[in-house]
Amino acid sequence: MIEKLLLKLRARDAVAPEEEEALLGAMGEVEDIPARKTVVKRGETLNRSMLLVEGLMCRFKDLRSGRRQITALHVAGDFLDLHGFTLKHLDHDVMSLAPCRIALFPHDRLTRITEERPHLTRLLWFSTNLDAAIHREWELSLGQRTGPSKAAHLLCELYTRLQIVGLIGEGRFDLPMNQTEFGECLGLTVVHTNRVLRELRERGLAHFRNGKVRIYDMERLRAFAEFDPTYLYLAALAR
Amino acid sequence: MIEKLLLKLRARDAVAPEEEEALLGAMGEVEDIPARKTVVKRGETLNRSMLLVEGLMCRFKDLRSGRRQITALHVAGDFLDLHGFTLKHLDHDVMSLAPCRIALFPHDRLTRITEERPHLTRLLWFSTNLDAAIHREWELSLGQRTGPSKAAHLLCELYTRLQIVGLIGEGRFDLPMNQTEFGECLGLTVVHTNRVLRELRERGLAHFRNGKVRIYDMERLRAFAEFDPTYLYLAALAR
DNA sequence: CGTTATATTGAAGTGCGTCAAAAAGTGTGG
DNA sequence: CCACACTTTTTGACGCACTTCAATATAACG
Repeated sequence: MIEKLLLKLRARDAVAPEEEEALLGAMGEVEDIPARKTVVKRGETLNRSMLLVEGLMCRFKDLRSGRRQITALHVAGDFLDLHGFTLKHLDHDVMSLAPCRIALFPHDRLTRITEERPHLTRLLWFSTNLDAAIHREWELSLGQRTGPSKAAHLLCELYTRLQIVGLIGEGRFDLPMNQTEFGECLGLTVVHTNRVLRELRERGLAHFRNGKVRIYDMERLRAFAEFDPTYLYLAALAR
Repeated sequence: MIEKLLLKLRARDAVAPEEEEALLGAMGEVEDIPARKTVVKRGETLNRSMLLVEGLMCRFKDLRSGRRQITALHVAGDFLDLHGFTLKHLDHDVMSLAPCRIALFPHDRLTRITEERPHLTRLLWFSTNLDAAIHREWELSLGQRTGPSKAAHLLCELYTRLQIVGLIGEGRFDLPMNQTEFGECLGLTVVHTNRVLRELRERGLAHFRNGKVRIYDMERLRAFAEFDPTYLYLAALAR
């Protein structure tokens, strides 16, 4: 159940067998969630955090105009709201994009980890700091990159993150969301997102449609996106 | 030296006297930094984190085109790179905007805190999670708000954050940066930033020039910006 | 095989960028 | 106290990336 979490953590630091045990011991119920279901609403009091075991989830904030910004995407092995452990409630919603499986980690058990396992605590803390690093890269994309470059960059990021947890095959991966949602990650409307994706396709870089991504030329895609995976803090920079 | 940090933390949770002592005990050297000096470069190995005691600092990332995104602003009482404690190096630069005073916290002393003081550890963890919450709000601004709305929102945020540490007087505060830098927070060029600020002025909302902000009408400014301070996680929602 | 979600295209409008220059403010040295 | 250099703010003209509105095509699904 926590294999992908361990793959993710071990791509950054050593996890001792007894820490692995402690994580397993902190895990509670497992739930299956249908696609497009909100699992946490902003402001609601939290007493557990969720690990995404399988599927794709997002976090988002919206304006009264109806415009919505997806602030984070989460793949298998990611905690969805570990930050909720110290924040106690969230400033955003958390929603599934595809059918998902999640595992719950009661906060009292996480508190015990902070009391008994300083190194594991720092690992979990690291994990929320990694989320923040990704937020910063998205700020850079949202504020400064052009449409095509943002889109290419996001595809590179997802490729790298999915590769760590073994979900990439032959330059392809599943991205079970539609172009509206993809655009909501990039701060673009669907119409423009569609045009931007067409450009990536016509340039022979990548293809995204119907929840499937096909990378045509990773080297050129990375160059085009100015993608530097340093911000993903991979200890052994696996490409 | 850590008074403003304590004001900031106590606006969110109780800090016991012995925790205050522990923080003081973890503090090392104090340094004065001139304006516009880079204090951490991306990638450099860190063995201490910095608390901003006085002044204004920013973190930023840039593209080869020269376009730069400021991903965070920091006021007195903020840690600048507490996330560097678990990340070991940063994905961005940290730079002073005005002359600043900083206090260094060696990482080995922070490690001891994680070994001996779980509640204080969670408070420090919270503090990095608060930074991430602000990143998310900036993602929303960068991706979805219009120029004038972004600018108004940032002024509201800074007003609130500065108020917590006692740096607001009579609807005015110092913001020692120029319009180029203000624009780099918003993903706008100087030229457009200037026009956006003119609009806020002409609407009778706020004025920013030469490092000084004057709020003309806070109620209307907040409404205009759709500013909801929930994301700043103030326990007792002080306005 | 119809129904609904998703992707795609066209045309027109606009917010913001770019380029260029002027105006205003700030600091320094004589 | 003024002259000069530099930084910061402001304005104008023009172009383009992205939005909006509207419609059509294509795929997914019971």
